[in-house]
Amino acid sequence: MYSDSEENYLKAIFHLERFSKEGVSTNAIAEQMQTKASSVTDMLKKLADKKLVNYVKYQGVTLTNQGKKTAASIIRKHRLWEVFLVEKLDFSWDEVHEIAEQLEHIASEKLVDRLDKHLDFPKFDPHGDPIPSKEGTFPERNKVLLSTLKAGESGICVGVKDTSTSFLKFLDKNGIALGITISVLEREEFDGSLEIRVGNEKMTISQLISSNLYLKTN
Amino acid sequence: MYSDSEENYLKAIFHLERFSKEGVSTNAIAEQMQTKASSVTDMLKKLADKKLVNYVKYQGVTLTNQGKKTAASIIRKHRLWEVFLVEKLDFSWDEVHEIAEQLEHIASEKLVDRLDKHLDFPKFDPHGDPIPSKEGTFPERNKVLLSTLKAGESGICVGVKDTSTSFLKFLDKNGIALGITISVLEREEFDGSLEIRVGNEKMTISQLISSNLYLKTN
DNA sequence: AAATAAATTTAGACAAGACTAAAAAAGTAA
DNA sequence: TTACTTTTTTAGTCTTGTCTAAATTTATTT
Repeated sequence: MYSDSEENYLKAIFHLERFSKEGVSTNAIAEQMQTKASSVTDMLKKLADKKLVNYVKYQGVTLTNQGKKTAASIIRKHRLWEVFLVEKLDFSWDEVHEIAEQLEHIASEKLVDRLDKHLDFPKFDPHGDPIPSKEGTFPERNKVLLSTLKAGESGICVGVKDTSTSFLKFLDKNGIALGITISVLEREEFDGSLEIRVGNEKMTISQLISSNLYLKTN
Repeated sequence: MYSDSEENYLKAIFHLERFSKEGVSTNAIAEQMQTKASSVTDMLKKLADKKLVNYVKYQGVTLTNQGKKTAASIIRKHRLWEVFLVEKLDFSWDEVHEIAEQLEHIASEKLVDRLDKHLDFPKFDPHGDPIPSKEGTFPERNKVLLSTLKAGESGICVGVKDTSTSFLKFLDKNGIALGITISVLEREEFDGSLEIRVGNEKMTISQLISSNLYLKTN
């Protein structure tokens, strides 16, 4: 249907749209895709011809409904494959992204449906990110950043905001994973650092860490 | 490492090599790949530059050791994914080829290893074809002499016991080659001769013939 | 508002992989 | 051996997606 490259652009634009109220800029896409602005311009024209984006020269782009639907289906595939890799093949959550980047482009609706069923229709991926439905709607979850908790409160880790390898490796090294309970023991107001308990271990983390970890508080 | 297209050519050459004693012809590859001979020539030059094939103008090609190894690894991936699709996702054996054609190009050694383990190290794919090991060796097929088949049974020709020129010439003259399906229609117990069907042709062969032809049954 | 800076687009080039049409080599027949 | 046919290769073109360098538009300063 669409080329891998086109799909990657749609995905990038989809993610960037959530953080900018107006159209997504050429440079922002170029940075996200690790490519040059001129390449982005070329592709935007092609995507516009295919009615996947609304593109006005020098004004940035937005996805059309068709573009949104297509992007959601790619994200759906990506996240379902991530669940598969972690749940069935015992990968750790920091290893799966690169492989899922490839698997997300496999074209077969039936395959995705069967995979979904095989995984028992998961609603969230191993990073806690929502898996869109076939129709493109994203499930909601009341999650909260660890940095917003007060001393004495606790919650269960359900996701990360920063998905960089270095951050995920840090979490791994410190025993923080999906489903782990984290309690805030003390809060240092000066720099926003927190003393927390993860399982039986106590540790101190910076605000940068705590503001990138999502918890479900209940 | 190698492009999807390069991998597909290697795979095609690998399969064709098993049916032709000498180098594989440009036209044969073109037909197998559903492309034009001129495109094949272009690619053969590239593969030769990369030391994946031995290519001499107008003489056809053979795979180098590196080429064979690479082809085997692609076939390994293809067949492991076919097992996965049938065993885990409940696809039927005739639906899996097209999807496996895509999945075979996913690049991650770790993924293949984990998949292999997840499937409990299968040795044959859903079509009965052998799955090469990581090192590129193919498991032995349970082949059987044509002379041992009963009336009504059939199989695919996979080899010969007698390799004399006169025998091979006889087979050639009668349309019997590797990959050809042979069905036993009737068996004459008196002298062990068989009435068989080869393609659309019926013929009768002596026991000397049938006891020198290997078939893959299942 | 003019000048400068930043963002974006255009123009032209390149690599991969495919194609058509024409030339060259190999194979076959007379 | 010569003529004819088939196979293979070459030459030149096309598409997709990328790039650099230059031009243009928008944004920011003074």
